[in-house]
Amino acid sequence: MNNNKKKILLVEDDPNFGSILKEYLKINGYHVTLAKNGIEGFEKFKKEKFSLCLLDIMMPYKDGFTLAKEIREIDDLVPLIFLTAKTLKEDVLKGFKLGADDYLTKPFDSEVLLAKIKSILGRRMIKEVADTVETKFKIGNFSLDTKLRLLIYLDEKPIKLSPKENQLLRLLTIHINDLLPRDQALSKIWRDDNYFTSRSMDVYIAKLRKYLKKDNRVEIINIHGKGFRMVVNK
Amino acid sequence: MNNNKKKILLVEDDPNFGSILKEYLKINGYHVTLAKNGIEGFEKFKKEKFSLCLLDIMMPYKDGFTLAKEIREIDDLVPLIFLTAKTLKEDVLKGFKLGADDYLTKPFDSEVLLAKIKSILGRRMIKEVADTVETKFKIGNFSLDTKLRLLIYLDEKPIKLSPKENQLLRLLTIHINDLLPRDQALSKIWRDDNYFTSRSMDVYIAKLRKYLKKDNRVEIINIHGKGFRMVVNK
DNA sequence: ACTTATTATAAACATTTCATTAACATTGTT
DNA sequence: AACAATGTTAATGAAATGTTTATAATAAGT
Repeated sequence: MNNNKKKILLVEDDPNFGSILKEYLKINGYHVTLAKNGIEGFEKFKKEKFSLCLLDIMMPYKDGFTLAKEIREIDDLVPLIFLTAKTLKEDVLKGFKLGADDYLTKPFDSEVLLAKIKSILGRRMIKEVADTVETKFKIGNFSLDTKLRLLIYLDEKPIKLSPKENQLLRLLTIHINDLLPRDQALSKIWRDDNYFTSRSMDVYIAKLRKYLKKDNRVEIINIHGKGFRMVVNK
Repeated sequence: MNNNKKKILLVEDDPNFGSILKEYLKINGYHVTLAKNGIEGFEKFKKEKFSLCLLDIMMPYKDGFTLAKEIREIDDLVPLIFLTAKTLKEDVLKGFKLGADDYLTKPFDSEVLLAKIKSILGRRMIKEVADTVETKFKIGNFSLDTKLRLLIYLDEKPIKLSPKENQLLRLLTIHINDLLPRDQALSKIWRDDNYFTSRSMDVYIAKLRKYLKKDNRVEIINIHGKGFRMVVNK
């Protein structure tokens, strides 16, 4: 319980604006880590667990969108807020597709930002506690490490999972023996829900089934029209 | 728990506005189906159960009012919110007459819309929860899991039920030892009531009887001209 | 910046599931 | 008996899913 304080990752390339925003958030009770570009931001994200990320979009080396995508590959829940000078509609939509929780155009009212942060963190609280801490799972004789994206059968050579394989298997695992609704997986992993993404998901189910064949107690069962269910038989 | 994500039907002919609103609602935790006119909207409404409908008023082929009237003919409870550029008092009144829960003029603040949706759905929540929460039933030596669509006899291999089998068996179970009127089942499951759907229901009764043979205490009895009654003897 | 490796999507075709309809048999009602 | 309602099985077509392969997009290495 040492870290009751919410940790925020702030990625902002303008040092003046960055440090002033950091101070402001600190005064308001948050612990803030400041990164000055996308690369540094991603390094820090991998090392530490954050409750929320504030991402500037236009940055050198790695922009906010790219960073957001990388973050989403290993964490599909952490709230993201984009900070930007642009207000182009396509950018807003792009942000939403990457799972943005909000979108603020600079200059913005600091109190508005604070209110949004509060509401987002409040909303996510319960889920977060139950959902995110774990990165290692058991599935029959397999063990899954979602942080390293490795699926290991007993002491064999680990199977490297692609980001999407990793996320889908993680969701199936969280819902073990229970239904994982198709639309829920699509909106969490693909952030979209159409014919093609749906077929894409089927392709990934096929891939996972191939990996999981090694333990014949483990199967992924389809519930026609609803979704999938991973079971571990006795 | 995971399947009670609220489903919203959004009927809006402007593709730009439609998709941006859809994305916005999606990131706020709703499942959104977008229809681009009244005709398509009604088709989708008939196929799926929605928690709320957002209807644009001015649309080609079939306007929002007409659509609302058709929706009200088959569902007099689902909340309706009209979206419109017009602010004519007579239109507002017309909307309320059709059972609108709210009325928003474009351009509107998306957060306002969200707040309204939340409050409306919150109001109706109790009913919905009562409707969706129970997924497990006992029928003699069978257990029925309506969420996974499984019918299990003792510890035998579960029988997979089709959606219609599942719904019909669920209704019979709710009315256990009591009459399930034919027309009630037809309107709830088939949303229609003609010669063919009625015969279709008979086909499903036959299928269920075959499954239920395993426990000879359980039978589905026809009450000529009225409906069916599932009984569990002694 | 260029090339290579990895990953995601799309296309294609096979298979399964499902609801409906048809067909014919049986039962109930009058 | 005559008719309507129900019982049952099978055939059909449409939709969803399973699976493999090809292509496009992206990341990683140099």
